[in-house]
Amino acid sequence: MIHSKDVEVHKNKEATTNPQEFEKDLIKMEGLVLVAFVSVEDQDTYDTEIIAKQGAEVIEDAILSITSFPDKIRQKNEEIREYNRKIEKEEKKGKPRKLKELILDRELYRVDKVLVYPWAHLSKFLSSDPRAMDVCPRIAGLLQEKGIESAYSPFGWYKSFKINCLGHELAEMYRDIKLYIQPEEHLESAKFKVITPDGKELDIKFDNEKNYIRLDEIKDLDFHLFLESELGSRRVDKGEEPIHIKNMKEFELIDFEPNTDSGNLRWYTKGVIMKNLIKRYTEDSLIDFGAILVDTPIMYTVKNDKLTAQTARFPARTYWVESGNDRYLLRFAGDFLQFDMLSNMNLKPQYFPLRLYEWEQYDFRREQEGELSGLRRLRGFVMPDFHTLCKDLDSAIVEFKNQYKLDRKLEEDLGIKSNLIFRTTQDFYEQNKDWIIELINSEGKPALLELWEDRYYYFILKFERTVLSAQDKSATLATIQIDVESSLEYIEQDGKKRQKYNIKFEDTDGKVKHPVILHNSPTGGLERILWGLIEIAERDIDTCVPGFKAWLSPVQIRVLTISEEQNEYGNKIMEELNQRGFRADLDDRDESLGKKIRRAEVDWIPYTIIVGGKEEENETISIRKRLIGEKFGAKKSTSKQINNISLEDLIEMLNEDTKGFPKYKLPKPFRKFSTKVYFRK
RNA sequence: GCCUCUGUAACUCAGUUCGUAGAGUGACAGAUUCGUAAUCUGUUUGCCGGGGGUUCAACUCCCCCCAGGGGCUCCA
Repeated sequence: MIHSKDVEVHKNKEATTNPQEFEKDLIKMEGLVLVAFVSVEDQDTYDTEIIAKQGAEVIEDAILSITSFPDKIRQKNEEIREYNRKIEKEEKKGKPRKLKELILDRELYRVDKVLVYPWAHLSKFLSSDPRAMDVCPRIAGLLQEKGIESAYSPFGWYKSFKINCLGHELAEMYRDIKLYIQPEEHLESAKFKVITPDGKELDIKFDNEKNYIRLDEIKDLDFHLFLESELGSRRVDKGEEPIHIKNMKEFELIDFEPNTDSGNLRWYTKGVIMKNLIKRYTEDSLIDFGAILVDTPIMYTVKNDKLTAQTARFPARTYWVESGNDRYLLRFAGDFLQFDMLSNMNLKPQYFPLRLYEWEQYDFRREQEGELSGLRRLRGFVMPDFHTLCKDLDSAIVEFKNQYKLDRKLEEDLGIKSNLIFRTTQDFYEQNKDWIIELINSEGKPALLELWEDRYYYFILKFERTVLSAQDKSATLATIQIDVESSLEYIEQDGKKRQKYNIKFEDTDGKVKHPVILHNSPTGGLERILWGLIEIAERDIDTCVPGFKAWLSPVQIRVLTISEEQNEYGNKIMEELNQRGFRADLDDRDESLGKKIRRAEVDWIPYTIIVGGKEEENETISIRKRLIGEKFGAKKSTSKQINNISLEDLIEMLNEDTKGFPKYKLPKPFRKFSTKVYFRK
């Protein structure tokens, strides 16, 4: 945008085969004119009405910035005077700041008129759609409606023009406007209840400051803390760093990466081991459950209207990639390409329920800076994503119940303890409360229920499993949604048809139907699983032994020698364990046993093997089995001692402990302390 | 995006009212050859996040930037 004194545009000759009809040969505007040069990009022609509205709003904002600028400077100067006064009185150190001055007379910070001028050269990603030429007239029209005198210059012509840039602080401005399809607004009319395991509904009430008032019927403090976190009750700001950040660094699992955008992390070897174990385990479980597997690209075009209808809902949170003369967006979920793929398939009735699984490495969401937090909220993350096409709502409910059990099993196996939330409409709850209560009952603890008057989202039911952190912060891991919208050809929104994916099949009765889709992130985001595991362990650190389950621990067994004389024997045992598919390392440092044991403790090693002279002589080992998740013993002991057993006995114990879970090798440099690679130390 | 706190040795952190830095851990060396949560002694290490400014003098005061945390908002 250029703020100009007077503007003149002469129409010369057609520049395109079908230029915009425009009778006048000369546009002459006198006074203080804001000239907005406009490029219409690839995605914008999805809906020229929306993009024109956004454009007009941005121009209005610009006008406001210009007109309010002298006032802003005046305010700023008051602050500076105050600051300087403090320095004079020696209340503050430093040197006085200079007052700001307006470049031009304040009368000139005014916009009388607007000229909207199509200017292709602002973008590499121009729209080739003929509708692009509607945008400038629409913007001018919208501004005119708001009482701002506006004109537009014709599209598709060679033109000569004269502008006279005023040259003040805001005389030149640039704005990038991304198409934004706003979700329909809805009133905050949700009601919250707690459902007890025996099916009693307790209404949640709030005080004047919107804080949740604790229910007398609930005795469990952790459940209150969960409700307080979920319901946004104001808590005392502890201002503490989340505990898992220390762990993720000290264990050398994951770390911040300063050489990229915030929220995109670096994984170290042990973190990669855990990542791959969780990946393999989830994948195995999903295959057993009946899923098929796909992998879809992480970036895609914005020129597909069907995708744009969904992706343009979060333009501010999208990463853009440019390549050649095109731009692409980095996916923030896998749904789009999966659904597009499903819409192109010849779906047959016998396929249902059709279960499709993708390990999304990575998804990208450009969250606002203040929202990022350790492993809990990231900009680049890994998410297992599972979608199921069901013939109809009834079969979707049957499938939901099965997947509910699946998710619960996965969490148990990982070692996650969670709280439950069901979010749905009042009607849906009334018609389905029996089985929902049955599920809550099977957990033996209460659940939070949110009820809406109408359905505002694509799902009619959203189920979440949330974890409470050491600092009483609740976050969702697994979630299942019943989506009754995405498979349709289109929906009505604000009186407009909005495209959906049009996923359909011809049923045995000959009718074309759209399936109901379950969205399920069976474990939740991978980083968040690690967040949960560490936070859960740290939450109970005063009463319970912290640790990861044996199958998931980066190092499952540590061999300790009492003196260097046993290093050879210890090494043999360590090698044997690795060959048998377990992750074992050897602490062969010349240190006291006490020190080695302490190290194994702080490393949360599930099995610590001790070999001394006695063991070597008898060809046996002694074991400290860490009682992960159990209450501390006497004198805060963390383990159970098993003396003088054979290596085969240990392997049997390990097989029992990790039965049904995937195996993953420990890279060789990590197997001996004397040659161990550290990333941070 | 807004508000706010933090950044000091490889790691964790201390550093008063400006006067060019200290502890523990680690690493290294020596002693010890050890039986279930830290053996003893010694040595080692610094662009005090980066840039600019104020000052005779800046880790310390001011401004900008970078990175991390917390809060608001947000959470497909």
